Amino acid sequence: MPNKNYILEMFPYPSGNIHMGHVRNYVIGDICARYHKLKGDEVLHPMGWDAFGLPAENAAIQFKTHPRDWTLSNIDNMKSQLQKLELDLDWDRELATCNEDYYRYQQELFIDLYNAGLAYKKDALVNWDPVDQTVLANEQVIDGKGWRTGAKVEKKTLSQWFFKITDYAEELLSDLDKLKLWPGKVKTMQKNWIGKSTGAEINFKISNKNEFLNIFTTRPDTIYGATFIAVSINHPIVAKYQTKTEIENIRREFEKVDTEKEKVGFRLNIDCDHPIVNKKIPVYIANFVLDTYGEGAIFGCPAHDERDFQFAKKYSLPIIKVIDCDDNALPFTETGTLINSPLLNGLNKDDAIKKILIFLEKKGIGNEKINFKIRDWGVSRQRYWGCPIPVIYYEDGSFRVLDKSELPVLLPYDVDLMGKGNALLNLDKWRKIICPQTKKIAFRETDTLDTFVDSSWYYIRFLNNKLDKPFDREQVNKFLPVDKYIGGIEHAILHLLYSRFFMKALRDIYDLKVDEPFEQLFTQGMITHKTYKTKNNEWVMPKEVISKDGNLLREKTKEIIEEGPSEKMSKSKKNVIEPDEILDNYGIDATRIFMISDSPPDRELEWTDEGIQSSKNLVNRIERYFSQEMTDLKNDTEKKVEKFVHDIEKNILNFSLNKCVADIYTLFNYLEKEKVYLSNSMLSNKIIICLFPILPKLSLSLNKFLFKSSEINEWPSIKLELLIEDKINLPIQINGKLITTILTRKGYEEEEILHKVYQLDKIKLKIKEKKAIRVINVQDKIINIIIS
RNA sequence: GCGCCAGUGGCGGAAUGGUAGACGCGCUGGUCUUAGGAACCAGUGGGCAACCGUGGGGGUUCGAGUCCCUCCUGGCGCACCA
Repeated sequence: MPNKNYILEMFPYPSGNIHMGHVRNYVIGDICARYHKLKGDEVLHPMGWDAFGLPAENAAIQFKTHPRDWTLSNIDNMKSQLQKLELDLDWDRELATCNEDYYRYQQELFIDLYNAGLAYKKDALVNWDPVDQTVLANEQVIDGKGWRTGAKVEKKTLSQWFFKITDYAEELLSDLDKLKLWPGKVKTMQKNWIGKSTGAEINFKISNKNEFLNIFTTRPDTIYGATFIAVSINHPIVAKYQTKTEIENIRREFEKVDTEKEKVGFRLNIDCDHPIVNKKIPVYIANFVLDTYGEGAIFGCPAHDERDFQFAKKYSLPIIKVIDCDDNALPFTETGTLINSPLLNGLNKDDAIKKILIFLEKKGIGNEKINFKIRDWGVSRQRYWGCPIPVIYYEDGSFRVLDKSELPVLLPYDVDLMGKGNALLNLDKWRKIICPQTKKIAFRETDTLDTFVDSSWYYIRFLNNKLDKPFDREQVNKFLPVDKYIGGIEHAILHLLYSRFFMKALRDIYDLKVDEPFEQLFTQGMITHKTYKTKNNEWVMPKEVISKDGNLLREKTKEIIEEGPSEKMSKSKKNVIEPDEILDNYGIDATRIFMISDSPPDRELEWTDEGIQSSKNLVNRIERYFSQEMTDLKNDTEKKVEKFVHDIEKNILNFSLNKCVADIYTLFNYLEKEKVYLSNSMLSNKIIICLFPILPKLSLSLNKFLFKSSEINEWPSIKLELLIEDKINLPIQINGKLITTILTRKGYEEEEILHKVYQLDKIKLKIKEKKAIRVINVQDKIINIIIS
């Protein structure tokens, strides 16, 4: 039975054209896939389209086309561009997430998630992107801005659908350890995002009321130092004790200050009882308390927290030191011995936490708590071009999740996209229905699913894209996880975390045997190019720039051009190279070589004209080499070829593809220098097979020319015995410094070789009248003579 | 601020603790050519040399680009996470 090997590159959004970043991504995957096929593996290497999403709606408005037409024609175009690259893809497995035969099964999965309690609806304070007019998940907000639009995100309370990713927080975190073949960097980012911390929940009683205010803390040991409580402006308690107008006023005040620099607060007219000491402590609304973390409320211990200290200073609140330290060291945030804490005096942090937890639990006002930063995944989007959520609402406000038999809920084609907001909301003829079960008037859910839902399971659908259910259990167990998943690091959290959640959720719903979707993750580096600007700060395309008398000029206008640093290719900076033009000018093989040659695949690659040209030269050179008449072999020719096979294989497996290129140069440098021409020999056959994953077109044509065959044979096995060198250049050091080398056979006798070494002029000169006091012989590696 | 990664010729980059700079680009000189984004040959870390060289300083070791400590610089991530 052959090994299964699922090799997958992140599928593209059909924006209209393939760019160089895609080319690099897919060439890397293609080399792996071709290699593994030659090794006899059962290789899965599919491709599809992440086809829902906002750009289609924006384009619809801009170009007066329909999102569906725009998307499908982009797919057409990009597919033909990919085919021009002649990638070894299973096009039979192609899918596009915007097609009914994909999203209807996603609707089934939604129902499954709902029935499993993993999808729910609630009113929530959510992130609103005012430009795209839709809600965003927490993961899609970067520095308070929308990840696509860069617009400042607003907070809104809306009724929204959520996926309960928090149910899997612990497993998503602990399973990161199983992902041995993921970059550590990505794992760290996910770890930080999940944000597990262990501490305590403490219930503070509101003075003179039968109400409690819960806070989360990782430092319950400092409870005696608590001198105030602070809550977020969005905390429910605030709405209870302040009027709406007051809250809005406070919100405006908060917006005026930079929270990082200034802590401000407003006194809420309630106090809390300290849980241990008989005293009241004031409650504030503070700008620095996050509503999205813990309980949205904290106790302030100014002596031992930087922020609380600033706050206490500003509002003249007491500062009680409870950890032994110098008064000048306040706020002292490290650990130490507890003081001023009757129950805990003399204890260290860990013991104090243990003891206080027991105390709180006994009194029933607190307990140990593990808190996660990650929140549930908000999946509702107020947009047309996405997967409809299979839910209907009745006039009384209740809702019903549809049965699978009622699917699909098709996205209607005839919509008016020119209006503001979600086009589905205004489409009564689609929205309003008679519920087939209750015969009551009902309205369809008009929100669609976040497109990250689409990409959370597409790698499963590839296993059988024509099946009349989402997937087949046996196939999933057989072919998953994806063995090598290749894509950009920008999805470190978003797509990769959501997919991991989906895999686990589906595992539990369907009793699958797969815990993680992606066994190995490889993140390829981006492609950069020098940037060019006129004196008027106008960006200029590289191909418009010519060099003349040491100056750079814009060819048409003769304006002086300034060269800027190499940056990620982007349309806005015009430093873009079009794959189509490169393929036309240099061909597929040269393009592939350049994609892997100048730097390791996980690092940046700078596009240069010299780079692509020398790649082309290499392809021509190999072709020229094989057109020569056969000559006799040299002694070591077979050995060199074996080494080539061995090195190429090792370097493909490690993703050290830049070294594969070096291996090719090394081999042909040797062959040409020694004037050994192999023509249609067995050795040529081996070489051509090894070139095939990297240079498929050339290899096929050489194979046809030399061997009259259109089949590339299987990957050659290596004759290990040929790789062993029997003679070596043994380095000779004196006091650890290299003096000379001596050619000798392996397995030499130490005495015999030393005798020879001492005869060498260079060694004699160094030793002179001095004495060798020690000789270190690392057999077959090095000899180091220590002299006094 | 915290965390991670990296710093090697003019440039991109190679080096299980054992000959630093593989391989490529660029450059220099030459050959061939009507011509060349071609091809071929020779050279290319610095220094006249002894020698010196992997961001700086220290350490471990017979031996350090590689391991440890420390500082500097750059990149990335996180960032009031209580």
